[in-house]
Amino acid sequence: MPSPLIRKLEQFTRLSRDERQMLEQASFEAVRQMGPREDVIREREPPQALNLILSGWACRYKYLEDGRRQIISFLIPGDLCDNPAFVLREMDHSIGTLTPATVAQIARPRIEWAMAQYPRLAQALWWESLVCAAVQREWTVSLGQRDATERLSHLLCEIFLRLRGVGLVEGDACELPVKQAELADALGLSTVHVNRTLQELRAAGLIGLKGKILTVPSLPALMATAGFSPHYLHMDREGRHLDAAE
Amino acid sequence: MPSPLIRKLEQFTRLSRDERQMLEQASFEAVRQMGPREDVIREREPPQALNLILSGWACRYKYLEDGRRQIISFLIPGDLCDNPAFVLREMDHSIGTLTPATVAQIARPRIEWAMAQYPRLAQALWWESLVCAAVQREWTVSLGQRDATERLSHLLCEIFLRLRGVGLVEGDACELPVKQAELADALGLSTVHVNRTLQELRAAGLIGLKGKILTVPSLPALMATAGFSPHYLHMDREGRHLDAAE
DNA sequence: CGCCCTGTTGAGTTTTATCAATATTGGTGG
DNA sequence: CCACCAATATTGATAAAACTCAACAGGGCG
Repeated sequence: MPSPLIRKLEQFTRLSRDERQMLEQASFEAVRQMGPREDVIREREPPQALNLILSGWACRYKYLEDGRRQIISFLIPGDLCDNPAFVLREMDHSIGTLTPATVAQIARPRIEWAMAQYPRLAQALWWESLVCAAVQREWTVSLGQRDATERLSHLLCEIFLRLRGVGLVEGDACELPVKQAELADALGLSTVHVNRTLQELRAAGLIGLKGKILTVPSLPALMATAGFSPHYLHMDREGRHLDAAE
Repeated sequence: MPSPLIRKLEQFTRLSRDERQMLEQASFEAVRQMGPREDVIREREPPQALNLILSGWACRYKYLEDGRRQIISFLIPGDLCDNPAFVLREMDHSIGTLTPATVAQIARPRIEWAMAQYPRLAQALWWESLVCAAVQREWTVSLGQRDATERLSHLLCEIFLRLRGVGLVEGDACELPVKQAELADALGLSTVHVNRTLQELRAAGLIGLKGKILTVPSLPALMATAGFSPHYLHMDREGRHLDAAE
């Protein structure tokens, strides 16, 4: 199976064989096998290589002095961890795994070379960082305006679509290997409240959640209760005018 | 006085005379004078040129179906509006002025040319978009974890520092030409609660607010109550190794 | 078998929102 | 310069959403 990064970038534009091959190769050179709850990189450290999630889940997060934690975003296969890497000298947040994960480290010069060599690829990577920013803005909207039910269902819609984008949805089901406490830290809610809100969504038949498997019988219905509008994900091949011929 | 964009970028790296001149010129070619509460660009529109705030305040925002509004970020002089411009085909949020403002429109080819011509400038612009993303992450933390008092004082710290970065702070005072309702939309609080929280900060001697002038008698004190740590703003010249010689 | 981690439930509390009324302010025209 | 108006800020009272605390259940694993 292809690197999930390729699947992801091809939501923007079709890559050439060379570009795909280049990414494949980069994804296999320096792979870290990580356990759950390990840090990929920590706040205040200088970013070294570019980290790419190949399998498993991770998250960006930040602790406050007194131990409160906010999960800033979820990282799933195909996601790049530290686009800041090239310009900023130190991380302003940490990245940690949530599950066992395999993480590829792509050396800096390699990326620089690839971006110079393949302009289409450079555009695609730029797209990915802009989408990442768009997702962050949407989280701002959720945390600022949406109530617990909307917030949770909105997050589930987003996750479902993002997983589908890299081929990790089967039928109406996907993995959701995340504890309620972690959802709570992402949503700015207490675990108790997340628990009750999940039950509410289940009772309404909007989701199923058994083991670590999330099922969404009707995505439109879930999107409706979330007030979810997918266009911030920019998944509709906005770079199709750049498509490779092959 | 120099374009605020130059001041801003020089928090990252010192630009050459050519680069500065280029930016100055670009800032003066197509200038829009806008009134308060006008849209610079609207959600779902294709971004055309790159908009740069020369004076006045604006914000990114998004409405939900039922009229709730979240202000996603504040834009002050020196801020670029639509870094997405180059790659994304449509805006996923709107940008509107809060006060009368002058906005420069920089044509796309011009930017592309400048970034190819001046690598240092390209790095600086990249830095600015990464800082923008870092600020968005910090808003996520605020909205998710901080209570009303922390949230408000954190925002005021951020605004104060950003304004200082472009030379818009005099002594311990700066302009804050923003209505309480707008603060509320940014902080995810009701206007009533913003009002009471402001009073609390005033009563504690942490801020003064008269007319549209904010005074911060002791920035460290305000930062302490906010739990504010400035390093996410990356203002400490992280690109100094790129400094122009002149 | 027992333990720890995660999820679930109930009760009471806190924060923040809502509603409605009143005060203040800045701007405008006379 | 004053009177008036609309927009903004302030206040009080009540309600809702979400939190905290504490206890208990279930499941996986040594």
